[in-house]
Amino acid sequence: MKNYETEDKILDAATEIFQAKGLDGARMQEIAQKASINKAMLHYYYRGKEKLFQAVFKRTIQMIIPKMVQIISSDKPLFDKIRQFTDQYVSFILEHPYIPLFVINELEKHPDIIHSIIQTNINNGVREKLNKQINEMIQKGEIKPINPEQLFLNVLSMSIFPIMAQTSLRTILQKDKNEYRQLLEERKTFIADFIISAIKK
Amino acid sequence: MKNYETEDKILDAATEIFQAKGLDGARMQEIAQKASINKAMLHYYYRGKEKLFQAVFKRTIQMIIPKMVQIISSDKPLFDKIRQFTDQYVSFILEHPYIPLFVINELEKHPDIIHSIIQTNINNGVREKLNKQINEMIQKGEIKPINPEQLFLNVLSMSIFPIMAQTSLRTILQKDKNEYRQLLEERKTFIADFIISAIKK
DNA sequence: AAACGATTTAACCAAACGGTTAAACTGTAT
DNA sequence: ATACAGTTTAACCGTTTGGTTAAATCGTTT
Repeated sequence: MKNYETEDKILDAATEIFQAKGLDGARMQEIAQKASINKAMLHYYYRGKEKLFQAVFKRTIQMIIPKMVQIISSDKPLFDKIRQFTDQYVSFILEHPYIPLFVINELEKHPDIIHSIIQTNINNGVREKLNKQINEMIQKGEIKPINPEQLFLNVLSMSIFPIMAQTSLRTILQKDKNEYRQLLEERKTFIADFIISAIKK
Repeated sequence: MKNYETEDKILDAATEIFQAKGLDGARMQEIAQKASINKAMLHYYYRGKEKLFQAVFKRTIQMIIPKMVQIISSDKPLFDKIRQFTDQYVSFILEHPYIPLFVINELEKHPDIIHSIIQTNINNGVREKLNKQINEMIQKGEIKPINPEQLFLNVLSMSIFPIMAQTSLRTILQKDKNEYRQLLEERKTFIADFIISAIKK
């Protein structure tokens, strides 16, 4: 019988190490230690570093993408969606602050290793539905004309960047952890107000 | 006499490799090959991988921070500054798209190695001057009340994130390189319009 | 309790890594 | 021409790395 406890312990430990140090910086020995098992077990269950990394990356993507899709594809009015996204998504990422930098960086540095995973998790319909909703509001004259994709990039940028670039931005703004955390908490509502103020007629 | 040609060739090659692969992913042998020199020369001129990396990081920071400070600390009106920043800075980063992810990621993963460099390049007066300018406009009633730091985070986020997360965002938006590049070009003016529209009374 | 497959361990391995060394080479001053 | 410091090279070194192996242990079935 497969020992799922061990398999999960490994995946949890690998997730921690890979997200903190990246594929190149992570050491199999360190993952084994964190999981309190012998190094050979990593290969027994996951057949090597690359495969283990793929398992971690896949699981990480499945944490972060469905959450995004779920909010975007609800039937709420646009302004509600924006408020919900910038509140819920910022909250979610604040609980997993390593994830965005991990995903973006590894995707940039090892597209070959990751590419098989990524295509599975992209949903076409969601984007089109959102675009339609935005374009209808423009036609009704409820918001200013705007490229829906640019709006999407803005929402995502303002939600994610200040969290993933935390260390750099804290240095630039010369804030300690608590002060900066306070700024980020404020953003949960601030971003939505800012965006709505920008597009409302 | 020191051979500055060799020293520069090494630094250029190291910059390319480190920015593309990070400290952990970079190999001394590969840097030597790219510089067309013997591996021992890297140690002769830069006394090891860590020191070479520090030289690269320092030079990179000095490319990207003064550019930012220069725009922010000019005597132009706020709206001009915003337009200038989102135009010039996005243009600049589009020419060096590796830099933001490199800086943010290495700062996150190796703060110890970098910390000696970073503090030298931070300027206090600039931020205070910008805050003052924004607060004065609020008091005159020319823009809506806003936390200057949040505004700064928004400008930075919208300018940098879509470029540094290019690979991820292209996957989500399902755009090829040219289509996405077009989106980014549009942003040079779009971001400023968006921000000004958000804060103007 | 014997037998069997699944799980776990300790010891080991070859390759890759950052780094070192000693000798060779280069240009310049005397 | 010689001496000399600065530069460059090829060969080498010890360690760390991801990965393997064979034997030991565990748990279940009979």
